[in-house]
Amino acid sequence: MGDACHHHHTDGPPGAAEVERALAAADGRLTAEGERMTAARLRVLALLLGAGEPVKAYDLIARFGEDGQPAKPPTVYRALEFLERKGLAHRIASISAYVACTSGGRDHAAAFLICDCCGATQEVSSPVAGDLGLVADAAGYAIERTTIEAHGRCPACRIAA
Amino acid sequence: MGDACHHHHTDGPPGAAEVERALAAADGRLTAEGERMTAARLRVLALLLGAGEPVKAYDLIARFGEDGQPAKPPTVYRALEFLERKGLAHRIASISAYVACTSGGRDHAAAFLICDCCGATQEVSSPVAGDLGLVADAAGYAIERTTIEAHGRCPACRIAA
DNA sequence: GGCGCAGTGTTATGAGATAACATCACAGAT
DNA sequence: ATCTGTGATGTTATCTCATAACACTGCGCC
Repeated sequence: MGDACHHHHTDGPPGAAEVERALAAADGRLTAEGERMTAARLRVLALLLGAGEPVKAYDLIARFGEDGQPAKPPTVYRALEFLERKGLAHRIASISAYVACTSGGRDHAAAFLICDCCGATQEVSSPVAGDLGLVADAAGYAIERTTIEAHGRCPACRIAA
Repeated sequence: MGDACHHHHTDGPPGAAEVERALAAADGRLTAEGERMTAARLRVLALLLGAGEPVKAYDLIARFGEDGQPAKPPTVYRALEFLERKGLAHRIASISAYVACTSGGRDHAAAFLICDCCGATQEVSSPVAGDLGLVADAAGYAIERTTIEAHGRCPACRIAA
């Protein structure tokens, strides 16, 4: 992802140090909660954090081995399921891709602004879920999870192109 | 879809007469707009309308022929793309399924309440898109389309179960 | 009647995700 | 220390979802 346009973008992926910090934080928190932050889970989270934008599952599979060896699909899908369950990652259904959570972790409803031009994706704390909840209540539905994704162009891609 | 639970639901799929009326209306409108409402497109729309709930693409493919002959995938995917472009159908990304539009047609942003128990799906006029638009504006994003889907339990499935 | 375009038919393949089952690692009980 | 259950992983195979590519057709238009 992130190669559809060729103009300049300022904000690249996070540096290695940031990724390390986030990994350590996630590891610490989950271990404290009694969860097992295994090698595969850490590796997938590291790949997501390092990318800083949505990544396709099969890209994760391809990049999984430090040495270039791909993983088997279930290895990565299981890790993704775990990370999503723990609020550390999200699936973006409209593009079948996965992204590290940037809103602190924990289980939560999220919404995304996705640039169709460069792939940049911003997680916004779901202001929307509130409204949607009201509509759902009125219709008698009991909502358990939401998928809220807006596609368009990020500031950089609006100016360029 | 729609067979996960076994308790009673009152609202079944629309009757044949309703489907016929909706088909005729869609045909008339698109023809008036200079579009070609071909046999394949009508057939797919008829299947969606008849189901009254989200249908998987390969279910449409399987049911395509009146005589039980399946269609080739591109036939159905092309029809779906056209119907979606014209606002007559929507793709539900979170479950990879398609549903006839129940809000009058035309191009529009939609939101959905989806029952994970029985598959019932309700299209609600997007109240949410407004909010999301505000957030997007603040972030500098120019939004072109949205995916808003809420999963949970419909009134009937809340009571039963 | 020849051009161009939108739509279709057909074959093949690419991309996304999971089922099923064997094995392994570890915490807690005895 | 060892047994034992549970959660995690390895591995193979398969299933579902979607599209690329190319030939052909019908039709309006000049």
